[in-house]
Amino acid sequence: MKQPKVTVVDVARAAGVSKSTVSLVLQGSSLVNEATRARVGAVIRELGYVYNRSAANLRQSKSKIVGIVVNDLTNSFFAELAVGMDMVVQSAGYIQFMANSAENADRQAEVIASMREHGMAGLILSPARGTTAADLRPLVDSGIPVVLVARNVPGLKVSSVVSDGHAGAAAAVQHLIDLGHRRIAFLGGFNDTAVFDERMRGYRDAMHEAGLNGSDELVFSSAPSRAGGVAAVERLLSTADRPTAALCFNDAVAFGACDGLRSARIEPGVDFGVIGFDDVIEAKTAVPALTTVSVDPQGMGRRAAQLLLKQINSGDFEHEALVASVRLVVRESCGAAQRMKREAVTA
Amino acid sequence: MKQPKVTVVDVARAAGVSKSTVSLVLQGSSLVNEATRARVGAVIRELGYVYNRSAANLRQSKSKIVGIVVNDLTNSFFAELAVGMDMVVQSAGYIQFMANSAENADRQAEVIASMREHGMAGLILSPARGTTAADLRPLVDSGIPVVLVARNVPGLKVSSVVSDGHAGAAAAVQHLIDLGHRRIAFLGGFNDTAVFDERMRGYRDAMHEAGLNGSDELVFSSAPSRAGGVAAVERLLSTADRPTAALCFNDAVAFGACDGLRSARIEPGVDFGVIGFDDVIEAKTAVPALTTVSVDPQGMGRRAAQLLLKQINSGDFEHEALVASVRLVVRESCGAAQRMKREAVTA
DNA sequence: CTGTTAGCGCATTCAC
DNA sequence: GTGAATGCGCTAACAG
Repeated sequence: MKQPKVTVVDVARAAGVSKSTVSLVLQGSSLVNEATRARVGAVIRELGYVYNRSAANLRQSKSKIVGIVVNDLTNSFFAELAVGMDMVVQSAGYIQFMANSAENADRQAEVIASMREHGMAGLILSPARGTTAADLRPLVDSGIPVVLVARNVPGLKVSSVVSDGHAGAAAAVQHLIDLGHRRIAFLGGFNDTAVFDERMRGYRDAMHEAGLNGSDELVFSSAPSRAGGVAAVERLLSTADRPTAALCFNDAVAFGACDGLRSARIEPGVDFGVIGFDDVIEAKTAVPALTTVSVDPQGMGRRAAQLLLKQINSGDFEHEALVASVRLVVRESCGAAQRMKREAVTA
Repeated sequence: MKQPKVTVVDVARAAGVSKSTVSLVLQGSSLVNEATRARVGAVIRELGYVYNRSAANLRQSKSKIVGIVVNDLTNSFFAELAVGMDMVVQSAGYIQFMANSAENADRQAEVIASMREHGMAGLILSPARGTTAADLRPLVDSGIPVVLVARNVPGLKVSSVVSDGHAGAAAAVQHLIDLGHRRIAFLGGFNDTAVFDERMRGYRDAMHEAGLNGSDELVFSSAPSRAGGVAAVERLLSTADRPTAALCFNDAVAFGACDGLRSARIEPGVDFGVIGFDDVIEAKTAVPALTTVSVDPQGMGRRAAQLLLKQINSGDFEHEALVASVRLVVRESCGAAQRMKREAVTA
């Protein structure tokens, strides 16, 4: 079963030419006679020759391999991101080492090191929580292009593609104001990340601009999870001057908030405005309960990959910071529960 | 910025030893003096030397690279699968080329070819729809171990890990029977796939065993999508002797069925039993509306990866067909809508 | 247009 | 214990 691997020499001998001629046809060079080209091609197919790209890479000391490391592939947002990258990487004739860091910075460091040893030409990284500039410094200093996506690493001068949290938060707040809300809270997330800061500033700025109060008493931080959302909304509900709407750090928090509201017999979207950033849960999972601030993750992935390939091919290391625009997705709200509520009221 | 790449020779020279000595310390050989080992280690760190694994692989004509090709990474099921594989591959000191075929057999062929040229040691494939045995034959004939996962390719003798659709369908039917249903339909899916056949047979066998009718009039096939589910359930509702429950080909169909039922003022899970296979939509997306037949996708991925690594390391090509067991997940059904309905009734 | 020669970075004999 | 030589499969100069 195990075929003795056939090399260029074998092909050359079988075709009655020399190695370099074979090499030339392999590269589609026009410096070779049409007849010989055809003969060599035939022999290649016949012998089942497979090109050894590692050897070629070694010789040329360059590769068409890129690394893609994602913090959490089980999160649909990042999976979509990866798929976007995959598309452009593949179309460009590159191939990717792809790995999941599972939010573990140590693991992330390991796979990046491994990819480097394998000769990757560039890296797209959606960094695990806790990634520091120092972690990446040796890599970027070695001259390998790196593009950060979705999250930034403070203090590291490399290109990045992130979504516009500030504008998104501001748009969300404006939407709630347009709906008539005046007392609007910010729910969930920890204030130790750049992402949180940015969204928070968007919230504050929009509140301020509308002449509304956006002070700390309206900020209920928590774990950026469903459970965190429940906890945060419970604290919110127990305050004196209760808000009538909330912008949630992400959709997981928003779902938690909805859970908490329902437990308190408050119907989210009807009795209380809820908007979440669309980070965690796939749009297509059809939970039409929420208005969300969304970015196109595949598009973001594609842009990141294009940026990396550009840098690889140009050897140019200008740091571009791309900002992916976001949009407010107002869904037919709350589905069955809300319909039934309305019917009950009108009946 | 671009460091002139440092090789073993540079290290050797700087440390005042020869290449082979450096090579030995890199492999952790005990044949080398403790003092020299330390000195070499220091120089390596100092010079920022990175091991060139491609060159080593070329020399030894073997690699610790595996290929992972998945039909649809945007589908959480397959993303989880990939994450499971990633875990064991990484832990074993391997690294993976990972690509998304997007259900496109041509693209799949391309990436597999590319991975082969890059010298992968084995392949885990969740095949795109329409993959034929002929597509994979050259690869398996070349002696590279291949493990199929989630879907099988008829006529190809390689190892595989698939979930137990027959047992799952039977368990689902039994559950519905226990709930008191007697007229149970099978909804969605096209009968041109092995997966459909298997689930269908599980359904039929269980119905038969219970002395119930499982004939063709109870089978409403459709696209395995949410829209397909709506269409199928509408046909179901227009039949004379209307079923009281349905087993759906997958969860997308099941959600569609729920949509259709609600449009007809029938509350799924309350007035009509619905069970779906858990193929498409992530459990954690928190749509607690359905009872589903589920498999642990990460576990499946891990087993597939373990199987592949075993074959790579043993050179053993016995074809193992692993069947991942499934379980019935009965969720607190239908959430808010259902609660409100109950309250309305009791009020 | 085609053949010859010489490495890419490393691991593996074999002498020393 | 360590060093010199050889080749993995391929490409890049040159010759012819």
